Amino acid sequence: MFIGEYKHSIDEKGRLSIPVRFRDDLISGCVVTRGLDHCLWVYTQKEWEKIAEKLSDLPITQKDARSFARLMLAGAMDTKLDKAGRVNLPGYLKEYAGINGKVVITGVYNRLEIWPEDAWEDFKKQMEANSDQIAENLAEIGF
Amino acid sequence: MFIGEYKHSIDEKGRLSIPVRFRDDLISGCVVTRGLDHCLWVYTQKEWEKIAEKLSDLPITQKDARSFARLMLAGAMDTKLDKAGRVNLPGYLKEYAGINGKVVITGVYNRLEIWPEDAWEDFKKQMEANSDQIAENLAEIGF
DNA sequence: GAAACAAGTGGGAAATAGTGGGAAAAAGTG
DNA sequence: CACTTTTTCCCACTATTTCCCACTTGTTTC
Repeated sequence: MFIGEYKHSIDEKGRLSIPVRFRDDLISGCVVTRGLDHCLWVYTQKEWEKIAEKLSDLPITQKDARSFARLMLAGAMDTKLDKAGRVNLPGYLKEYAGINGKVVITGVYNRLEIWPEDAWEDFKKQMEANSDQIAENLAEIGF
Repeated sequence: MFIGEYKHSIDEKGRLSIPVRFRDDLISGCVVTRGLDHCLWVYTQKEWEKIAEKLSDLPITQKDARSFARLMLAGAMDTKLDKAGRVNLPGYLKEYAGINGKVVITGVYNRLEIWPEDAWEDFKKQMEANSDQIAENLAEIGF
Protein backbone atom coordinates (compact mmCIF):
# COMPACT_ATOMS: atom_id res chain seq x y z
CA MET A 1 0.00 0.00 0.00
CA PHE A 2 1.38 3.40 -0.96
CA ILE A 3 1.06 6.19 1.60
CA GLY A 4 2.94 9.38 2.38
CA GLU A 5 4.08 12.60 0.77
CA TYR A 6 7.54 13.31 -0.63
CA LYS A 7 9.14 16.34 -2.22
CA HIS A 8 11.52 15.49 -5.07
CA SER A 9 12.88 17.26 -8.09
CA ILE A 10 13.30 16.46 -11.76
CA ASP A 11 16.80 16.89 -13.13
CA GLU A 12 17.90 18.30 -16.47
CA LYS A 13 17.58 14.95 -18.17
CA GLY A 14 13.99 14.61 -17.05
CA ARG A 15 14.63 11.99 -14.40
CA LEU A 16 12.58 11.77 -11.24
CA SER A 17 13.68 9.59 -8.36
CA ILE A 18 10.95 7.57 -6.73
CA PRO A 19 10.97 7.52 -2.90
CA VAL A 20 12.68 4.42 -1.58
CA ARG A 21 9.55 3.33 0.26
CA PHE A 22 7.74 2.88 -3.03
CA ARG A 23 10.44 1.24 -5.10
CA ASP A 24 10.00 -2.39 -4.16
CA ASP A 25 6.54 -2.57 -5.65
CA LEU A 26 7.52 -0.72 -8.79
CA ILE A 27 10.87 -2.33 -9.51
CA SER A 28 9.32 -4.91 -11.83
CA GLY A 29 7.72 -2.21 -13.94
CA CYS A 30 5.26 0.60 -13.57
CA VAL A 31 2.90 2.67 -15.68
CA VAL A 32 2.52 6.43 -15.52
CA THR A 33 -0.76 7.88 -16.76
CA ARG A 34 -2.80 11.03 -17.00
CA GLY A 35 -4.76 11.30 -13.77
CA LEU A 36 -7.74 13.41 -12.91
CA ASP A 37 -7.19 16.92 -11.52
CA HIS A 38 -4.14 17.37 -13.76
CA CYS A 39 -1.74 15.23 -11.83
CA LEU A 40 -0.05 12.00 -12.92
CA TRP A 41 -0.92 8.57 -11.61
CA VAL A 42 1.60 5.78 -11.28
CA TYR A 43 0.45 2.18 -11.06
CA THR A 44 2.24 -1.09 -10.67
CA GLN A 45 2.19 -3.22 -13.78
CA LYS A 46 -0.43 -5.50 -12.29
CA GLU A 47 -2.79 -2.74 -11.19
CA TRP A 48 -2.48 -1.09 -14.55
CA GLU A 49 -3.39 -4.24 -16.43
CA LYS A 50 -6.68 -4.39 -14.59
CA ILE A 51 -7.44 -0.82 -15.53
CA ALA A 52 -6.36 -1.24 -19.13
CA GLU A 53 -8.56 -4.24 -19.54
CA LYS A 54 -11.54 -2.31 -18.27
CA LEU A 55 -10.76 0.50 -20.65
CA SER A 56 -10.46 -1.86 -23.57
CA ASP A 57 -13.86 -3.31 -22.78
CA LEU A 58 -15.57 0.03 -23.27
CA PRO A 59 -17.69 0.06 -26.42
CA ILE A 60 -15.58 1.29 -29.32
CA THR A 61 -18.68 2.49 -31.08
CA GLN A 62 -19.66 5.05 -28.45
CA LYS A 63 -17.87 8.28 -28.91
CA ASP A 64 -17.48 9.24 -25.25
CA ALA A 65 -16.24 5.84 -24.24
CA ARG A 66 -13.92 5.62 -27.21
CA SER A 67 -12.48 9.05 -26.48
CA PHE A 68 -11.92 8.35 -22.82
CA ALA A 69 -10.25 5.01 -23.44
CA ARG A 70 -8.08 6.65 -26.06
CA LEU A 71 -7.03 9.46 -23.77
CA MET A 72 -6.20 7.15 -20.89
CA LEU A 73 -4.43 4.46 -22.89
CA ALA A 74 -2.54 6.84 -25.12
CA GLY A 75 -1.69 8.88 -22.05
CA ALA A 76 -0.10 5.94 -20.33
CA MET A 77 3.57 5.06 -20.55
CA ASP A 78 5.15 1.98 -19.15
CA THR A 79 8.59 2.45 -17.78
CA LYS A 80 11.21 1.03 -15.51
CA LEU A 81 13.20 2.38 -12.63
CA ASP A 82 16.89 2.84 -13.38
CA LYS A 83 19.51 1.61 -10.95
CA ALA A 84 19.13 4.73 -8.86
CA GLY A 85 15.35 4.26 -8.64
CA ARG A 86 14.42 6.97 -11.11
CA VAL A 87 11.86 7.13 -13.90
CA ASN A 88 11.87 9.16 -17.06
CA LEU A 89 8.64 11.05 -17.65
CA PRO A 90 7.72 11.63 -21.30
CA GLY A 91 7.27 15.22 -22.36
CA TYR A 92 3.55 15.04 -22.97
CA LEU A 93 2.89 13.91 -19.41
CA LYS A 94 5.03 16.66 -17.96
CA GLU A 95 3.12 19.14 -20.06
CA TYR A 96 -0.21 17.73 -18.99
CA ALA A 97 0.58 18.07 -15.32
CA GLY A 98 2.51 21.32 -15.68
CA ILE A 99 5.62 19.73 -14.24
CA ASN A 100 9.08 21.14 -14.69
CA GLY A 101 11.19 21.33 -11.56
CA LYS A 102 9.94 20.54 -8.09
CA VAL A 103 7.27 17.90 -7.67
CA VAL A 104 5.44 16.19 -4.86
CA ILE A 105 4.97 12.44 -4.93
CA THR A 106 2.15 11.07 -2.82
CA GLY A 107 1.04 7.56 -2.08
CA VAL A 108 -2.69 6.97 -2.49
CA TYR A 109 -3.29 3.32 -1.64
CA ASN A 110 -2.85 1.51 -4.96
CA ARG A 111 -1.23 4.33 -6.89
CA LEU A 112 1.22 7.18 -6.63
CA GLU A 113 0.35 10.69 -7.62
CA ILE A 114 2.84 13.17 -9.03
CA TRP A 115 2.03 16.87 -8.61
CA PRO A 116 3.86 20.05 -9.40
CA GLU A 117 4.83 21.38 -5.98
CA ASP A 118 2.77 24.57 -6.19
CA ALA A 119 -0.34 22.81 -7.45
CA TRP A 120 -0.07 20.39 -4.55
CA GLU A 121 0.21 23.19 -2.05
CA ASP A 122 -2.82 24.89 -3.54
CA PHE A 123 -4.76 21.67 -3.43
CA LYS A 124 -3.90 21.12 0.22
CA LYS A 125 -4.87 24.64 1.19
CA GLN A 126 -8.17 24.32 -0.56
CA MET A 127 -8.81 20.98 1.05
CA GLU A 128 -8.09 22.29 4.49
CA ALA A 129 -10.34 25.26 3.98
CA ASN A 130 -13.27 23.15 2.82
CA SER A 131 -12.75 20.01 4.79
CA ASP A 132 -16.04 20.22 6.63
CA GLN A 133 -17.97 20.65 3.43
CA ILE A 134 -16.11 17.83 1.74
CA ALA A 135 -16.69 15.53 4.67
CA GLU A 136 -20.40 16.12 4.45
CA ASN A 137 -20.46 15.42 0.73
CA LEU A 138 -18.65 12.18 1.37
CA ALA A 139 -21.39 11.06 3.68
CA GLU A 140 -23.76 11.31 0.75
CA ILE A 141 -21.74 8.94 -1.41
CA GLY A 142 -21.63 6.45 1.40
CA PHE A 143 -18.34 6.85 3.20
CA MET B 1 -0.61 -4.02 -25.05
CA PHE B 2 0.03 -0.82 -26.96
CA ILE B 3 0.09 2.34 -24.88
CA GLY B 4 1.74 5.74 -25.08
CA GLU B 5 2.02 8.77 -27.32
CA TYR B 6 4.84 9.44 -29.76
CA LYS B 7 5.56 12.34 -32.07
CA HIS B 8 7.11 11.25 -35.36
CA SER B 9 7.34 12.63 -38.84
CA ILE B 10 6.82 11.36 -42.34
CA ASP B 11 9.77 11.87 -44.64
CA GLU B 12 9.78 12.85 -48.30
CA LYS B 13 9.48 9.26 -49.40
CA GLY B 14 6.35 8.81 -47.34
CA ARG B 15 7.96 6.65 -44.70
CA LEU B 16 6.84 6.73 -41.08
CA SER B 17 8.93 5.10 -38.39
CA ILE B 18 6.99 3.14 -35.80
CA PRO B 19 8.09 3.67 -32.19
CA VAL B 20 10.47 0.94 -31.05
CA ARG B 21 8.15 -0.10 -28.25
CA PHE B 22 5.56 -1.17 -30.79
CA ARG B 23 7.76 -2.89 -33.34
CA ASP B 24 8.06 -6.34 -31.85
CA ASP B 25 4.38 -7.02 -32.20
CA LEU B 26 4.17 -5.62 -35.71
CA ILE B 27 7.34 -7.06 -37.18
CA SER B 28 5.51 -10.07 -38.57
CA GLY B 29 3.07 -7.87 -40.44
CA CYS B 30 0.43 -5.29 -39.75
CA VAL B 31 -2.71 -3.80 -41.26
CA VAL B 32 -3.42 -0.10 -41.58
CA THR B 33 -6.96 1.06 -42.14
CA ARG B 34 -9.35 3.96 -41.86
CA GLY B 35 -10.39 4.46 -38.25
CA LEU B 36 -13.13 6.43 -36.60
CA ASP B 37 -12.59 10.12 -35.82
CA HIS B 38 -10.51 10.55 -38.97
CA CYS B 39 -7.39 8.87 -37.77
CA LEU B 40 -5.73 5.68 -38.98
CA TRP B 41 -5.80 2.43 -37.08
CA VAL B 42 -2.99 -0.09 -37.18
CA TYR B 43 -3.53 -3.68 -36.09
CA THR B 44 -1.31 -6.69 -35.80
CA GLN B 45 -2.11 -9.36 -38.33
CA LYS B 46 -3.80 -11.47 -35.67
CA GLU B 47 -5.94 -8.69 -34.24
CA TRP B 48 -6.95 -7.64 -37.70
CA GLU B 49 -8.28 -11.07 -38.49
CA LYS B 50 -10.55 -10.88 -35.48
CA ILE B 51 -11.75 -7.44 -36.46
CA ALA B 52 -12.34 -8.42 -40.05
CA GLU B 53 -14.38 -11.39 -38.95
CA LYS B 54 -16.51 -9.22 -36.70
CA LEU B 55 -17.05 -6.78 -39.52
CA SER B 56 -18.09 -9.52 -41.89
CA ASP B 57 -20.67 -10.67 -39.37
CA LEU B 58 -22.45 -7.34 -39.43
CA PRO B 59 -25.89 -7.48 -41.04
CA ILE B 60 -25.42 -6.62 -44.70
CA THR B 61 -28.96 -5.32 -44.81
CA GLN B 62 -28.36 -2.38 -42.49
CA LYS B 63 -27.01 0.70 -44.14
CA ASP B 64 -24.86 1.86 -41.23
CA ALA B 65 -23.31 -1.53 -40.76
CA ARG B 66 -22.61 -1.78 -44.46
CA SER B 67 -20.96 1.63 -44.46
CA PHE B 68 -18.81 0.90 -41.46
CA ALA B 69 -17.63 -2.39 -42.86
CA ARG B 70 -16.76 -0.67 -46.12
CA LEU B 71 -14.86 2.06 -44.33
CA MET B 72 -12.64 -0.38 -42.52
CA LEU B 73 -12.36 -3.28 -44.92
CA ALA B 74 -11.95 -1.36 -48.14
CA GLY B 75 -9.61 1.03 -46.41
CA ALA B 76 -7.34 -1.67 -45.11
CA MET B 77 -3.83 -2.21 -46.40
CA ASP B 78 -1.46 -4.80 -45.10
CA THR B 79 2.16 -3.84 -44.95
CA LYS B 80 5.49 -4.63 -43.40
CA LEU B 81 8.06 -2.71 -41.46
CA ASP B 82 11.33 -2.09 -43.27
CA LYS B 83 14.62 -2.76 -41.52
CA ALA B 84 14.52 0.62 -39.83
CA GLY B 85 11.02 -0.08 -38.50
CA ARG B 86 9.17 2.17 -40.93
CA VAL B 87 5.94 1.73 -42.85
CA ASN B 88 4.81 3.26 -46.09
CA LEU B 89 1.33 4.72 -45.93
CA PRO B 90 -0.70 4.66 -49.14
CA GLY B 91 -1.88 8.01 -50.42
CA TYR B 92 -5.58 7.48 -49.85
CA LEU B 93 -5.02 6.80 -46.16
CA LYS B 94 -2.89 9.89 -45.74
CA GLU B 95 -5.61 11.88 -47.43
CA TYR B 96 -8.32 10.40 -45.25
CA ALA B 97 -6.53 11.37 -42.06
CA GLY B 98 -5.19 14.66 -43.40
CA ILE B 99 -1.63 13.56 -42.78
CA ASN B 100 1.35 15.19 -44.38
CA GLY B 101 4.28 15.99 -42.13
CA LYS B 102 4.17 15.68 -38.37
CA VAL B 103 2.07 12.91 -36.92
CA VAL B 104 1.33 11.48 -33.51
CA ILE B 105 1.29 7.72 -33.02
CA THR B 106 -0.64 6.48 -30.03
CA GLY B 107 -1.06 3.06 -28.49
CA VAL B 108 -4.67 2.19 -27.69
CA TYR B 109 -4.55 -1.34 -26.27
CA ASN B 110 -4.92 -3.59 -29.30
CA ARG B 111 -4.27 -1.01 -31.98
CA LEU B 112 -2.16 1.99 -32.87
CA GLU B 113 -3.68 5.23 -33.99
CA ILE B 114 -2.01 7.66 -36.35
CA TRP B 115 -3.06 11.30 -36.11
CA PRO B 116 -1.96 14.52 -37.73
CA GLU B 117 -0.21 16.38 -34.93
CA ASP B 118 -2.62 19.31 -34.82
CA ALA B 119 -5.72 17.13 -34.85
CA TRP B 120 -4.34 15.17 -31.93
CA GLU B 121 -3.61 18.29 -29.94
CA ASP B 122 -7.13 19.53 -30.60
CA PHE B 123 -8.56 16.26 -29.44
CA LYS B 124 -6.58 16.35 -26.23
CA LYS B 125 -7.54 19.91 -25.46
CA GLN B 126 -11.18 19.17 -25.95
CA MET B 127 -10.99 16.06 -23.82
CA GLU B 128 -9.12 17.72 -21.00
CA ALA B 129 -11.67 20.48 -20.87
CA ASN B 130 -14.41 17.92 -20.31
CA SER B 131 -12.52 15.29 -18.40
CA ASP B 132 -14.32 15.71 -15.09
CA GLN B 133 -17.63 15.46 -16.87
CA ILE B 134 -16.56 12.40 -18.79
CA ALA B 135 -15.17 10.72 -15.71
CA GLU B 136 -18.53 11.04 -14.02
CA ASN B 137 -20.37 9.71 -17.05
CA LEU B 138 -18.13 6.69 -17.04
CA ALA B 139 -19.34 5.76 -13.61
CA GLU B 140 -22.68 5.23 -15.27
CA ILE B 141 -21.36 2.73 -17.76
CA GLY B 142 -19.82 0.83 -14.90
CA PHE B 143 -16.20 1.89 -14.89
C1' DG C 1 32.00 13.60 17.55
C1' DA C 2 33.79 10.88 13.78
C1' DA C 3 32.76 7.12 10.80
C1' DA C 4 29.42 4.54 8.15
C1' DC C 5 25.51 4.36 5.66
C1' DA C 6 21.54 5.60 2.82
C1' DA C 7 18.85 8.59 -0.22
C1' DG C 8 18.59 12.01 -3.58
C1' DT C 9 21.10 14.24 -7.23
C1' DG C 10 24.40 15.19 -11.10
C1' DG C 11 27.18 14.22 -15.16
C1' DG C 12 30.17 11.66 -18.65
C1' DA C 13 30.28 7.86 -21.95
C1' DA C 14 28.12 4.35 -24.54
C1' DA C 15 24.11 2.65 -26.84
C1' DT C 16 19.89 3.41 -29.23
C1' DA C 17 16.08 5.58 -31.83
C1' DG C 18 14.62 8.55 -35.39
C1' DT C 19 15.73 10.54 -39.68
C1' DG C 20 17.83 11.37 -44.33
C1' DG C 21 19.64 10.05 -48.73
C1' DG C 22 22.00 7.27 -52.43
C1' DA C 23 21.88 3.06 -55.10
C1' DA C 24 19.72 -1.20 -56.47
C1' DA C 25 15.50 -3.52 -57.49
C1' DA C 26 10.78 -3.66 -58.92
C1' DA C 27 6.75 -2.06 -61.08
C1' DG C 28 4.23 0.50 -64.31
C1' DT C 29 3.89 2.68 -69.16
C1' DG C 30 4.27 3.66 -74.03
C1' DC D 1 11.69 -4.01 -75.11
C1' DA D 2 13.27 0.44 -73.47
C1' DC D 3 12.29 3.95 -70.42
C1' DT D 4 10.48 6.25 -66.42
C1' DT D 5 8.78 6.14 -61.90
C1' DT D 6 8.24 4.11 -57.63
C1' DT D 7 9.64 1.14 -54.05
C1' DT D 8 13.07 -1.31 -51.35
C1' DC D 9 17.47 -1.97 -49.30
C1' DC D 10 21.38 -0.31 -47.19
C1' DC D 11 24.41 2.83 -44.87
C1' DA D 12 25.29 7.21 -42.33
C1' DC D 13 24.33 11.09 -39.24
C1' DT D 14 22.42 13.25 -35.09
C1' DA D 15 19.78 13.82 -30.96
C1' DT D 16 18.16 11.46 -27.33
C1' DT D 17 18.15 7.95 -23.95
C1' DT D 18 20.35 4.65 -21.01
C1' DC D 19 23.97 2.95 -18.18
C1' DC D 20 27.30 3.59 -14.89
C1' DC D 21 29.90 5.93 -11.49
C1' DA D 22 30.53 9.67 -8.21
C1' DC D 23 29.14 13.52 -5.23
C1' DT D 24 26.29 15.66 -1.42
C1' DT D 25 23.49 15.83 2.36
C1' DG D 26 21.38 14.10 6.30
C1' DT D 27 20.85 10.32 9.52
C1' DT D 28 22.39 6.48 12.25
C1' DT D 29 25.92 4.00 14.85
C1' DC D 30 29.79 3.18 17.64
